[in-house]
Amino acid sequence: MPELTFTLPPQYDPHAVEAPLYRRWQERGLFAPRADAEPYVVVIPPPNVTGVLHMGHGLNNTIQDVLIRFERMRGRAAEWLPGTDHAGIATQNVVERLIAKEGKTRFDLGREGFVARVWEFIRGTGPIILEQLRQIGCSCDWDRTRFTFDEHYTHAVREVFVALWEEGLIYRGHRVIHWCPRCLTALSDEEAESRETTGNLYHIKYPLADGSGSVTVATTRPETLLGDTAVVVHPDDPRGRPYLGKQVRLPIVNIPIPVLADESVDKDFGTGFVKVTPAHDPNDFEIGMRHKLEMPLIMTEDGHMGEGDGKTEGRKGESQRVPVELAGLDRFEARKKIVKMLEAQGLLVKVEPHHHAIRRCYRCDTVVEPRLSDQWFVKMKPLAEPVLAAYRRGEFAIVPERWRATFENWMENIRDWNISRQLWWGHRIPVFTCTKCKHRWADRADPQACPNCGGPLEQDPDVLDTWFSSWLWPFATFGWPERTADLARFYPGHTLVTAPEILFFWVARMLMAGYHFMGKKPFSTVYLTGTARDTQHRRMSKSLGNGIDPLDVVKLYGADALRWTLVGSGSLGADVILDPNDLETTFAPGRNFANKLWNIGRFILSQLPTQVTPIERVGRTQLTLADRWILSRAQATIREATASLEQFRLDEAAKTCFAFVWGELADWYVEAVKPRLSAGTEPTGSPSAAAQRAPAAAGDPVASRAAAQAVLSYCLDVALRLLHPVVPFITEELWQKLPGRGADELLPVASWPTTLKDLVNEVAERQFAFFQEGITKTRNVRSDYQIPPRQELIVHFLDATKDSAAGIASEKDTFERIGHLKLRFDPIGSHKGAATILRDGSEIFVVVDGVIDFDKQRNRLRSELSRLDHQIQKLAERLADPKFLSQAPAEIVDREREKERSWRRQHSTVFDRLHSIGG
RNA sequence: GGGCGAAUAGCUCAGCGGUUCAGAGCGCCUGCCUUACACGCAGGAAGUCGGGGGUUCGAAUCCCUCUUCGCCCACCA
Repeated sequence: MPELTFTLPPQYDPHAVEAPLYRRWQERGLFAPRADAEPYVVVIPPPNVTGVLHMGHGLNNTIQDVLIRFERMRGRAAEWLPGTDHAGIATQNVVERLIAKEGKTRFDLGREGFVARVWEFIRGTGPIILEQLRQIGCSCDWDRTRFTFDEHYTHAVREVFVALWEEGLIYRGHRVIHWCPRCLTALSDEEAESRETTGNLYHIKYPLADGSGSVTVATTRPETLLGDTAVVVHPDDPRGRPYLGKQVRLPIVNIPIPVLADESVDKDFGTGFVKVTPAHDPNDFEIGMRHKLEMPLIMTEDGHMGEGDGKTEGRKGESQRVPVELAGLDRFEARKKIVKMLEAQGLLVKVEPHHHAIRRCYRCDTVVEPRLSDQWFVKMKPLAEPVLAAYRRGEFAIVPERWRATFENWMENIRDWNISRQLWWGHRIPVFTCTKCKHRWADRADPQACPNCGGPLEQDPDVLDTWFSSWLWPFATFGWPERTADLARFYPGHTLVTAPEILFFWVARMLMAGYHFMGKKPFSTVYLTGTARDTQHRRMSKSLGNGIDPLDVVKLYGADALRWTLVGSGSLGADVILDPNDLETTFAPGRNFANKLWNIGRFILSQLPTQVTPIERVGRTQLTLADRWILSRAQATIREATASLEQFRLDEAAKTCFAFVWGELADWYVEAVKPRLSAGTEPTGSPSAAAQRAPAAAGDPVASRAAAQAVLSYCLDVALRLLHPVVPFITEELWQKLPGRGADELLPVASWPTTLKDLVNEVAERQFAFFQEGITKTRNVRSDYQIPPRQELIVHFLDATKDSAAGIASEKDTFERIGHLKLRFDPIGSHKGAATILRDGSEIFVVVDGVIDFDKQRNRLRSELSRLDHQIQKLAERLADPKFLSQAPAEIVDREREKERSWRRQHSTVFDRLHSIGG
């Protein structure tokens, strides 16, 4: 017997397969880019070093892997660069919590000790998330793994800082910034997330200093009144006139402050009078600047009432504004207490509920405190403009395209970027100040003394925003600022796949850095994924406890099932809804498909000899209708799946392959081919039923069997290649077992299938469709009349069309086998009725009417005719219009004429068809 | 306050340049352990494509409007 000797279990077990296969791929170095081809480059959005894999990672890394595997199989030098981000605040928070358990703070350890502790910690956790990526099958180029705090990377960050400094794009800004009182650091605008909340609007009376009355101000943050240095009113507001130039007495603090006119006031909001707290509100800060007001801080850095001088250089010694009974109180406690005090003094006019946005720290969710402070900023406009222009020229694309407006709007209104963080974990800002002559500069190396006066130096204590390193990811990872071979080869890259929430944090800035420092775009397409959500459409998050651990899914159903679900569950950029309470329902489709693939593979492999004729060498005359059909379908599948992947329609590609494998190959072709497979195994002349039945249409049973085997083998091979990017493990496991597979052939580097034009066969597809419809209708009858499965039917076909007759006749054997029926062609009966049944004793007689729904067909043709009529008429009018003929370019006129001719041809074809079926 | 997206079968979603369009998977109902698969096979029920207008010979598909969800941006205290 030529059959392969191995046996496979009837259920696919991913666990036995995945890890060894992955190891084999990696040991063979398949994930490194090949040397001799055009590169295709994807850089991973580096996850936090302390992170563990969540569904968001699962989704975007699966997408990246599908793309990279697809291009790798197409022969590109596929470079998927992996790595991690040092994640300044996030990591510092994690380690601070860790040492808090030992009863210590970072100040106990000291700066150096703390940083050493963080390094120690991430040496343990850093590799975890990358290891998890391997478990879901990611084919990253692990030899080029990078970390945003690598020595070399740090060098790049410093170079960028100094370069921007030298270009005058970095400056020290004294202004109100977002301050996180828990993380004790400044935040960028993007890091302070605004969220809608219902708070209160407090109306508070400020008595006039001369005792002649009062003005009422409205505020959402009464505690800040301690820092008020003025009350302002719009100059045109008549309510303000009597008070302008007067002084009011600030409640509680009991000091006089002026009432001033300022145009920034909205007359229609609140009372028209606005309290001004320049040190704790960005808007008030602007007012303060205009009127040269004092700007006292009335909160400590950790959000308690008190005179914090914070980072305000040279602005110490403001007057005492925080009374003893409030000093040291948490800001929200202080708010309550101040409200009570005001109430007691009869100064609280009213409190009304108020919707507004408050900002919270994106890392710890603490309400951010606006705070006057000195920070380093990057001037963004000069960086943003070239990117915006390039985007409008179409140099790179963002998909889905609907992000255009959001992106452009942000880029147009870009604000300067606060890059300094009062943290210890991060790239230290390379700015040095001479304590003697106050000379301040940025330096590529660590200087020992002031170059001007030789005096002692102080380095800026702050570190850089973590995004100030990750924005260099597409080139710093390849060796920039050195001109390395990698950099020359892998920059610019191609596709960047990431979540939309970091479009501004990361993507926009990478584009800016890329254009600014490399002079070229970092990638040609930004693919923005959807968000993983639960069934209530809430974002999956640790705090909500509604997440799904991708590795749980891998354990339960395998990596392929996970990937299949993530890829297949939504179109480009759509959110992915998953049910954390029902993993079975959520991931069963993937598992089921893997199992189906396993079993179809199992069957086909069991039918194949050790050597199979390549499909190109099978004589075309040996092919039956079913063969010609499935081969043609395979070509369509190759074409469509390839096109879908090229357009980033991964779900579409997966569904196309699914329909081919399950709906066509398994459901129809394998069933159709079974008689031929068993027929060839019987010695010639055997009295067995199979042997008697087989030869009728197919000729030589041995040749027919060989042809079927060649087709099966080809189709399985194609399907496995096409599916490999989405479900890499099971496809490799099966592909390895195909006859003729060389010992060192592996699927990740196998070639992507290309269509074989001579196998495209529309006639076969049409004929087989009739065959399918005939079977289906017969099954309908059987089911409707509850005819037992094994009872044979005699089916009489009306010879309605040539195609149906030819199709069905040529697959008579198959038809009879699948349907448990006998087939006869009888030119009897009318065309009416889809199926008629006649009972005749034990024998059942079915008439299937030529497999065409004539009414539906006629309606379709009629509507097509009327559409064509309409279009032809319109076009004819146009072509008769002298204005059109004289003004339109000649080629357009020609094209329209050709169009008209083609429509007229179509019209007569349709008309004939309608006529032929009696319309 | 601006901008964007979604609303199609019980659930999760395709279809949205007007021929091929009312679909898939899951769930449900009825038969089947048919020698690859019960994680399966065959058959079936189920949707006035969110409401209302409009354009058209013809609209899930284009336009307007309303409703409901969701997201992003914004210094209205």
